[in-house]
Amino acid sequence: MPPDKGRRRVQMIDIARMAGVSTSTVSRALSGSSLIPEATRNRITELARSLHYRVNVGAANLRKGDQQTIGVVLLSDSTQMISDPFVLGILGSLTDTVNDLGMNLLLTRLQENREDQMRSMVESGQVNGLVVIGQLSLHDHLNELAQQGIPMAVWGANLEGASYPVVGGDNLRGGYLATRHLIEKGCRRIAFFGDTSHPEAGLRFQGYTQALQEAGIEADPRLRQHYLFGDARIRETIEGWLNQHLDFDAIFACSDVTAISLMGALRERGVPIPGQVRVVGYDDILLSMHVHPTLTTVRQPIEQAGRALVALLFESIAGAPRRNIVLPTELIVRDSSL
Amino acid sequence: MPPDKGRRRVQMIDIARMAGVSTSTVSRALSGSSLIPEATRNRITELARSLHYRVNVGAANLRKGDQQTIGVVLLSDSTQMISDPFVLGILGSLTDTVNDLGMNLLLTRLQENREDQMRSMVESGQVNGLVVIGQLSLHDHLNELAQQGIPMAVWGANLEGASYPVVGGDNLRGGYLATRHLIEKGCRRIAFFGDTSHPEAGLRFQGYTQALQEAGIEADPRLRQHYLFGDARIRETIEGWLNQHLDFDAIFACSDVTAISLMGALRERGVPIPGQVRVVGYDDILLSMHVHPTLTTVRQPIEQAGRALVALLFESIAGAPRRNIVLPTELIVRDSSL
DNA sequence: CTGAAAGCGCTAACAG
DNA sequence: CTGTTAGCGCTTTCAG
Repeated sequence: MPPDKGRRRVQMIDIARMAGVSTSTVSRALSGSSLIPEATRNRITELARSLHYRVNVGAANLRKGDQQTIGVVLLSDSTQMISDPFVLGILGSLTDTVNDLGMNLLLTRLQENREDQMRSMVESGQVNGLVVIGQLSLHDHLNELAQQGIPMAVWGANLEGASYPVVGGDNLRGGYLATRHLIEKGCRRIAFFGDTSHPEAGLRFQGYTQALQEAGIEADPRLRQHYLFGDARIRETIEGWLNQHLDFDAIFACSDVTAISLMGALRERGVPIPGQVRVVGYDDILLSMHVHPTLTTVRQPIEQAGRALVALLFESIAGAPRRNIVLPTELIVRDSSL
Repeated sequence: MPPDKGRRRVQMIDIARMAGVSTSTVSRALSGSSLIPEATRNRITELARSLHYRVNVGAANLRKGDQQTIGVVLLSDSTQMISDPFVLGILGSLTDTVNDLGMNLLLTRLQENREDQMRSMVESGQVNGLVVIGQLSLHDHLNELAQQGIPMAVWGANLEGASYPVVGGDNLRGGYLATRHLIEKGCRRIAFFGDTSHPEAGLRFQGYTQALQEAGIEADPRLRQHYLFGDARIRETIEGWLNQHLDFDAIFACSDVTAISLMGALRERGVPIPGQVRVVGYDDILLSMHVHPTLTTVRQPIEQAGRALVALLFESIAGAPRRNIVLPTELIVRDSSL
């Protein structure tokens, strides 16, 4: 497709000619160089504005040898839509951070079997570095990239032996706080719901285990549901547990969505919450404070995620030693665990 | 910051020298030109791969006079985080579409009072055109941009007199379907909850009104809540209505989040759903099928949004006459309106 | 089939 | 303070 219907876009040389100066002067004037006297500078700026002229960033960047762009890679689960309510929050916070720095943000979703596209974005000079959201099963690949000097920062769990910088919530502590809270409320048989194949949920499970141990409570492996599931599966599980008289007095779920579904299933069975079963979720999605009963949950400060990721990415670009940032985690107590 | 620690990045000339050919040949080989015999082509491709060489896209694009990039502008509500569960879905679908076309996606969030940044992205040659998500109060500004030939496509409501191409769900029909469904269930006093200052919600309200009229039901203006609000406000409103004996037998809410909050408030007051009050939401968020009772709602096919937006943007770039795309809307009947 | 040469639009020494 | 000059890394005529 032809870029335009014939009419050439106005460029620096045009401004230069109209102003009766060289392009160097225009370039300097438009970038606010103090070499150019203010009068000339204003005249040129005004002229450019009146013609809707903007410096061609592509050309400028090529000349400057830096695209001033960071790449954001979304690692969504298979062909599924991204369900994590955080992703959008992080993306927003990233966008703002990057824009505030006067840089650009190139968004990509990692395609199946196209892992080389991450490296490619950097090696083709398209971006200065990568922010990767989610780790999924790519831990090893990310490690490899980092070791080869691809600048990056990853949102996810602090896995042992990672050689890439990670920003994430304190999942271990989150799981611990939630569970300890339930214990303090007198619960002894606390169920766990979460997909522990997901690194972040794995850490939350560790926190759960730790809190139980600390309280001298023996964990009942039958009260664990480690895999992802739909609504039907949740009901089955709950009914199964109730029918087996595997009585439980609390549930810690790794996401608010799961927790809310569970509350629905329990209510359907006539189980009072928090009367008979207390529930704690994770994420603090908007709805948590709106459902009935309002949901106790663990909250992570995503507003800080963008800044933290960009900070680590810059350190990575600068070749500074790798480090992680753990964002503090907070227990929000509401009615479901009163 | 220095781009790299001294070591120059491998570039085309290096490959050329090592292969004993000119850069022209390398360029042609790497782009798969049939001018180069397959043997040479493979040799060069292999060499490039072994050195992790990638064509510098910035340079290539400058030469080709086209950045092959589309800009996506998020119009979030004030400083608030984007709450619309759709935004992420649309973004995902856009990313995939754009990537499939071998193009790039530059993400921006519109900053307050920086409306010129949209025009800027195009005039600076950074992007071929814009996809704008949300209209908010920028209808007039968008009109102006479109009239000045800035190529774009907008996700939002089909407003009268728009001179920019729009993709959106059929909000009028959505509101109509939801309301008619409630009427068919025997409801006569149907309340409406939604922020009608938002163009899309405005159309849903029109659909609501239309369905009522068609059924010969007189709308009670007291059963309308036109503005955004938090949880507290929802309870107050509901309690106010109940206390005033403004009895109502159904609620149509412009979002599932609102609908679910409402169900919580009603349950707290001991109002059985759908026994005494039927509820219909909008959006079909993941949780809708998981809450209790499961929520009847209106669904829009966001998976198609990306393709549609990109299609219209390309037409806009090509200078084709403006047109809109209305994505079909579907009523998902669940327990809350049985 | 291949290379030399000319630039894409801009910036930054360098020399006035 | 300002212009001249030389590229940034690539693609593509054009002439072999």
